[in-house]
Amino acid sequence: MTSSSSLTKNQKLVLDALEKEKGPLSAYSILDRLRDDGLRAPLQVYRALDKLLDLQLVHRLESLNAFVACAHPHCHASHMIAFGICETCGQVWEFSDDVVRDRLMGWAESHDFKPSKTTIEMKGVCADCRAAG
Amino acid sequence: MTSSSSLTKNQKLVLDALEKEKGPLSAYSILDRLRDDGLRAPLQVYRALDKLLDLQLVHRLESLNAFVACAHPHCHASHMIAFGICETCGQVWEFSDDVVRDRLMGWAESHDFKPSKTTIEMKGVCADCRAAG
DNA sequence: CTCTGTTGTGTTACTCTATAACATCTGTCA
DNA sequence: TGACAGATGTTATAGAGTAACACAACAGAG
Repeated sequence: MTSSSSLTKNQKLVLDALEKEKGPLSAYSILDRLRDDGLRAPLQVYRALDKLLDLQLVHRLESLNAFVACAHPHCHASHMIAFGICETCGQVWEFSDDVVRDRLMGWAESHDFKPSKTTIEMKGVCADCRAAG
Repeated sequence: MTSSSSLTKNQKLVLDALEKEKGPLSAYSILDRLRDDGLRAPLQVYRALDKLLDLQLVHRLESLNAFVACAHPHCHASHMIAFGICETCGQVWEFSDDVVRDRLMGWAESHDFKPSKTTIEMKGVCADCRAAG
C-alpha cells in the first residue's frame, strides 16, 4: 500500500489541486479551488499540507509562501532538493545536485551543525519567458 | 562617502536594531523595538528594510520571514550567500561557497535560466545548542 | 533663487498567510 | 466495547506585507 493511497479525503483534494496546477499555489488559492468540494477554512488546507509535506508528496517554496506537488513522488530518498522558479510564468523546476549537497553538508560538519531542513531556491526567468520576452 | 553614512533616520534605526540583535528579527519585532524612537507603522520598517536589502546591508531569511544585518557589510561582491540557522537559539551563520555557486549557476546555464536571486538556507541545531541540549 | 523631480515620511486601511482553541467524529486495536 | 490516535469543522485571532494618498526634504537645472 503506497503512502498516497492512504491519504484522507482532504489530503487527496489538496494534492489533486496541486497536481493539476503547473505552478505553485498558495494555501489560500488551494482553498479557493476546493470550496466547491466542501472546504471552507484555511486550517483544513494547512492541515492537509502539513501531512503531505511530511510524506514528501508536496514541497513548500519558502520564497513564495506557496506549495508545489513533488515532481518525483516515487523517489523518497530525501534528497536535498533545489528549485528553479520562473518569476514570469511561475513554472518550477525541481532538481538535486550531489555536489551542492556535499558542500553544504561539509560546511555543516565543519561547524558541528546538524541540519534538519535545507532550502535552495533560485528565482529568475526561464528560457521560454526570455525567448518570449 | 560610504553607503551606510548616507542612510536616512529610519534606515539607520532599523539597521541599528538589527545589528544590536544577535539573531534575526521579524519586521514587526523591529517595529516594537523602535516605537520609542517614533516609528508607528509597519510600512516605515518595510521601506527602510527595502533600501537596506538593496544596499546589501541586510539579508532576508525567507524560511523565517525575518531579517538579519549582513555579517560582512564591507564586501559588496554580491556573492551567492548561504545561511545556517539554529532553530534552537536563533543564531545565524552567513557563508558562501564558490563550488555551490558554480554548480547552481551551471544548472541555470544548462537550462537557459537567468537567475536573479538565490536563497540557500540550512535550518538545524548549532554546536553550542547540541552540547547544551 | 526657484522650479521641478526624486526620494523619504506618516497614516489609514486593507490583504494575504498562518495558527490557537475547542468541539466533534471516525477508525483501529487491545 | 471502550479508549486512544488522528482527522475534521468552525470561529476567532495573530503575524506578515501592501495599496493609496498626502506631505516633507533635498538635489540639480534653468
